Amino acid sequence: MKLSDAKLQFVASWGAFGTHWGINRTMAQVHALLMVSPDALNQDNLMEQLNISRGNVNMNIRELIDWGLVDRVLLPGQRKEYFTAEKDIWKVVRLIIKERKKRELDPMLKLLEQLKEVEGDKKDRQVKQFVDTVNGIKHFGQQADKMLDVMIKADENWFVGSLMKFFK
Amino acid sequence: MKLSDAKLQFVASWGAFGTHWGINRTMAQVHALLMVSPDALNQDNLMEQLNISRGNVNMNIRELIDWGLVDRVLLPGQRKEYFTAEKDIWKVVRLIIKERKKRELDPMLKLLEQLKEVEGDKKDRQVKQFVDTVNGIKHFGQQADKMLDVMIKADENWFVGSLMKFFK
DNA sequence: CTATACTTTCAATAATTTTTGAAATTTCAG
DNA sequence: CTGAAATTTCAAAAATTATTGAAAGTATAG
Repeated sequence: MKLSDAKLQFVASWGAFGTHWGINRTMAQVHALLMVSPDALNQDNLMEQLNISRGNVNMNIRELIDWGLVDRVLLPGQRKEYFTAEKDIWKVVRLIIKERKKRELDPMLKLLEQLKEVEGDKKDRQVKQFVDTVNGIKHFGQQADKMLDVMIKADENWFVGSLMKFFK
Repeated sequence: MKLSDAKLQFVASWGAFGTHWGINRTMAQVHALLMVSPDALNQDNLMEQLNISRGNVNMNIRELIDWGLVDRVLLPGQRKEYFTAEKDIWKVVRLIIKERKKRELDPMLKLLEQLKEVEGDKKDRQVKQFVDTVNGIKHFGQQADKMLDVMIKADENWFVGSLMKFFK
């Protein structure tokens, strides 16, 4: 397979993959393209290679920068802005975990904390099932929260070494 | 907070949460409602409580059954079909991991396996970056794959006990 | 300065996804 | 069987989400 075709396939698949993870297809494609590009790219490069508009590139690049996945780079003697993506997959994963934990898990735990205070007779089947379900999810969420915190802080060697050995 | 309000909030939040995970909002809401209901519900119950059409209920219930998250229940002497959700959150998580691994991770690893066969001089910056990125992702993906397999097979005590102790 | 290259914004439009509801199909009690 | 009850299907409509592109804004070379 030729490099150009391989890139195309990679970008397309990463985009499709992204949609299953609450990430917009184009954002994932921009990210994919930058990950396999050794050199920084500018907005025009991205517009051309992905066939998308300037506004679209701009919006998605901004979002990727917010996530910490892409950096703005100023090349000396160049007026244009260039962009590079973090290439170390383990760092990428940690950035994503960190951001999603903040945006999704933390607010969910906060809500569950409130919901378990529901009024009513704990003997009532309805009340009991609600409280049990909420507590079960909260308990699991708190465990996951701790685990993710450790992962966010850990470096790759620790992860591949200790954790992966743990999982045989 | 009253039970009815708490349920409403839980269902709404679980629905919003679902959208970040590639799950359709209504499907997540149906699941949420069944998780906090001690008794099995029928299509009419769900239509009424979630204010959605019969077709919508039917479609989303079918999807939840596909995922293994909801079971059809036939109550004796009742013509209607009733539905219950798995209540054990750890089982729920394992079912979701299993299904998403099959639908997303496995196909992605298969693709990466092909893509690393890209032709071209490994000294070429472009080729090198592509191969390195693809291999990095593949390596990580394979580790994650193993880890998830262990989790899918593990029971709750193992998870909370060993793994969680591991993460302090 | 100021002309120009470049970036950002955002209302309008397009594309995609979800929902509806009525018709078709299936199921089963009598 | 028959007919009423229940479920399923799916084309059309609605809702949501993504994309465009031109105008406005910003920065810098000369």
